[in-house]
Amino acid sequence: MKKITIGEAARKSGVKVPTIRYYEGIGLLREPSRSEGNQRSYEPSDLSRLTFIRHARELGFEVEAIRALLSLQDNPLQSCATADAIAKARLIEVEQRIRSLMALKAELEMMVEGCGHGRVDQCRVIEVLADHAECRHHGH
Amino acid sequence: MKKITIGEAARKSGVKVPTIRYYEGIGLLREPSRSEGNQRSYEPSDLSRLTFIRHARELGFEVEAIRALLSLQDNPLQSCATADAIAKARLIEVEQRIRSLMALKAELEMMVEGCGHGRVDQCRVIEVLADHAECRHHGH
DNA sequence: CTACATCCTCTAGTGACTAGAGGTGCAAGA
DNA sequence: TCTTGCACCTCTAGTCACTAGAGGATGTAG
Repeated sequence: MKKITIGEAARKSGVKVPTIRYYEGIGLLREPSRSEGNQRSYEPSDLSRLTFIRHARELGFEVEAIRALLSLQDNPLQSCATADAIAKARLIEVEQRIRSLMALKAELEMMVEGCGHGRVDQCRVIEVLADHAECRHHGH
Repeated sequence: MKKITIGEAARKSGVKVPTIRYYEGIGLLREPSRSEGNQRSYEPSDLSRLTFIRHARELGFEVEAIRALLSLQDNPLQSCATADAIAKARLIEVEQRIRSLMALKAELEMMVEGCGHGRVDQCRVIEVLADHAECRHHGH
């Protein structure tokens, strides 16, 4: 039960100090107890919650999704169907994003390949941007 | 040389009306002439500039990059090395983003597969988020 | 002439932080 | 004991690229 400062919590969780305070402000993290000098003092359980949040953010979950996942974690006896649904929705988003980025990559590659490093009026980069009809990928 | 209203410009370019005004505000688009009743009145050249901007935004270029690309388009005799560099930088960004999304997708798939739809305390989704060591993909 | 869509300006809100100002707490070295 | 200096505190405002809404003016079809 040894308490740690916000700076130490930041170092151990990988979440920056102002971000920790921000998470407290929006209610993702409980208000920690304070030292005599009014400084935040965290417990190990806060640390694992912060790590949970950081990991979920890295996976691209929005704060509201994380709020839902955390409330599930806080009530471990209920069904995990909600957690599953949140993760599945995120998976679909990621798959769509990958598809559109692949199309985009192809288009950018064409632009870059077509550029003969001459003058702008012969540049394929500018040309493709100016006239969408030049673009072979119409997925966007 | 027939003038069009902002609504028509929005319909033809695919850029929403408030967004057109926003682009004018940040200087991506010149201030158009006005009707007697103070309404914006656009020319075909504004329309192609808007299309250029929309296409570049769809390709994920930031406004500052678009500003640079537009200034190149306005001076077609200069070298297109800058345009090439901007497009290449964007291509590298996109490739990185795709790589990290692929890792993420794999991790989400594992989470979803591992979920036996039981109770939260046996749920792999929650477990993986809580303990990063559970995660087989450490690229993030 | 009257609806009604479209236009105008302006301010404020979005998400998820980040930066900075202006001040206090705390631990270590001289 | 003093002081240096880092870490901490609160609060406000800024980021990006828009989007929403208030409150009012203009333009057009019937």
